[in-house]
Amino acid sequence: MKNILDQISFNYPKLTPSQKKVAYYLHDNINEAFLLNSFQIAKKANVSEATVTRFISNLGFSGFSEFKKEIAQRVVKDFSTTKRLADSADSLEGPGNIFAEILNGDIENIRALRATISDQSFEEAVKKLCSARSIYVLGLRSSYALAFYLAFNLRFFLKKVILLTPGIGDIPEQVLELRKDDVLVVISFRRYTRESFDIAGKIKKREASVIAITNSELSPIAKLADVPLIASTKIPTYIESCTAPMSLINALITAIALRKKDKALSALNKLENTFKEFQTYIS
Amino acid sequence: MKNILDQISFNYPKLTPSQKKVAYYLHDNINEAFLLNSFQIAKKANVSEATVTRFISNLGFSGFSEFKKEIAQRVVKDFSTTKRLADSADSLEGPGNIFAEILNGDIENIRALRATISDQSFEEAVKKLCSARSIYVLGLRSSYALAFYLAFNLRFFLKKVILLTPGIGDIPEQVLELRKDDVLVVISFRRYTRESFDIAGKIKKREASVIAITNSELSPIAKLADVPLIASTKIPTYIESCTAPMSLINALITAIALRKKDKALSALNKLENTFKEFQTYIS
DNA sequence: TTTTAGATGAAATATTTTCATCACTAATTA
DNA sequence: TAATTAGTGATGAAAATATTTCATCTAAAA
Repeated sequence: MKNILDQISFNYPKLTPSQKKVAYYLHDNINEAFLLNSFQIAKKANVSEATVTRFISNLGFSGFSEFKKEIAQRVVKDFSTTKRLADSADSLEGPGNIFAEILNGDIENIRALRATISDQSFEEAVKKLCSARSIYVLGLRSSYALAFYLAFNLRFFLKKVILLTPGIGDIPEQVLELRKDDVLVVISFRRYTRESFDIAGKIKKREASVIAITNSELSPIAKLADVPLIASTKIPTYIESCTAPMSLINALITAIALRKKDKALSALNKLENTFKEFQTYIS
Repeated sequence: MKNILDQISFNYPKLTPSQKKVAYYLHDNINEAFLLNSFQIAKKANVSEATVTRFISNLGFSGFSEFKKEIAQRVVKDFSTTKRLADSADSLEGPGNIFAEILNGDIENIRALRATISDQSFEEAVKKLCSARSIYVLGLRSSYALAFYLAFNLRFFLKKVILLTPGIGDIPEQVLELRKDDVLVVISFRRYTRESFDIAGKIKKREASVIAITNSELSPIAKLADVPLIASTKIPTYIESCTAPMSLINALITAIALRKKDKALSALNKLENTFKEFQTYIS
């Protein structure tokens, strides 16, 4: 029996009168009850504490704590998964299906972006990037993938985009010419790499703007940035996922592309010819 | 100060190192934490119980119970509003808000993965990767970001993962040793690069398996692959987005990580020590 | 009417959780 | 280098909470 409410309904006939009161209260008020202790539930149901405990063991739980954990889980799950997901997916995609779980986690994280990033800070980041003299993009280890993606795509629309590449000369060497008017985009997630932080700190001193894409307001990088953009990378019980930051980066690229449409178009045409010449793509 | 998260952020600089750990954990995991007691939170944040309670009184609460009541309230309130919003959100955020539109587009694309990729083919891809002698990962241009991400993360769990890198010697040179028992993961999206296709084709002839991550069953790469994994990159009216493939790749990595848990763990521990030695991360 | 089985709540007991204290360690200052 | 201070975890007392016991009550059966 996976659903507590069903479990309560199912056992209802077998219960004693007082326990029925408890069942009744819990069934109708589970969203309130999951925060209460046995005494408080007893009061609400107008019975003694003992009755509540007995009711719970009658239901087959080992104790109140186990029961509480169960209903808390249920309530939280019900709250946090949106109706649509719950209705369509829940029954089909039970836990254990990693594929589905990761996808759902990623979706939740992307959805959460709307809450953690205000339209203002998004707009500010776009503005800063569009008006920068040069743009430096920094991401190390796992984040290098995102940094590459951002730099690669921005290059079509903005003049000077420099991807800082670990291993190809010292990074300090690569930022030699960076100064005011320039923007550094630094991408760094939990287990913040020291190097990213150090570099960003040094660049900050040159009065360049720093846009940080990171996973928490509390991350050292966020504190240091002019425009911190927070994107969660957490998927319950599993490893971290860069999907939400990827979505954010896509939004940035798109916004910039639209703003620079005219300039971009001619550049793209030129590019297109080059592609043809070199047969880069399959027609 | 009415919002607990703000309250935590606000006090953050004044906190001691261990208390920062607690602040950090709570800030990012508040809707997991509101069900835990001080001991459990301590464990999650890797500090002692005492530190947790001290943190809470530093925040101005009279005690843990008061704090817990407060966050429970906050979380419940938050949950019930997001639940309500979630149902209407999609329609509310009309056109014109690029940020919202891209996010919604990405969400739709991820959701669509469930339809375009069957559990069977996902499973097959995981199996092939787990049992491969060596794994070669190929992605050019924009897709290089995804290829890098996949290779970087797989390296923790699988023996021989080789990221084919354009520019560092000819790619044909890099695949010199590739033969049967090996797997090539090729990532390529619309405007399929000729080079990816050519390389995949040649490798196919050596009887190695080819797993393709691409955006259409009709793409030349998909036709050629043993296991085609289709992830849409299309967002209406805008440019392409690699978010859905990213989510797919995450799911692959997670599934493999879980399967290789034991082997991975010892490798990760070794890695951890190296990180400490080189102070790769900020503690 | 008496007997008896089962249900109940008050109180006793057991368990869990919080919180204050102490002793140790690391950092800071003299 | 020694002395002082701040931060930390371990410990156990205190408080909160859950569970059991037991005397009482109720209602159905003898």
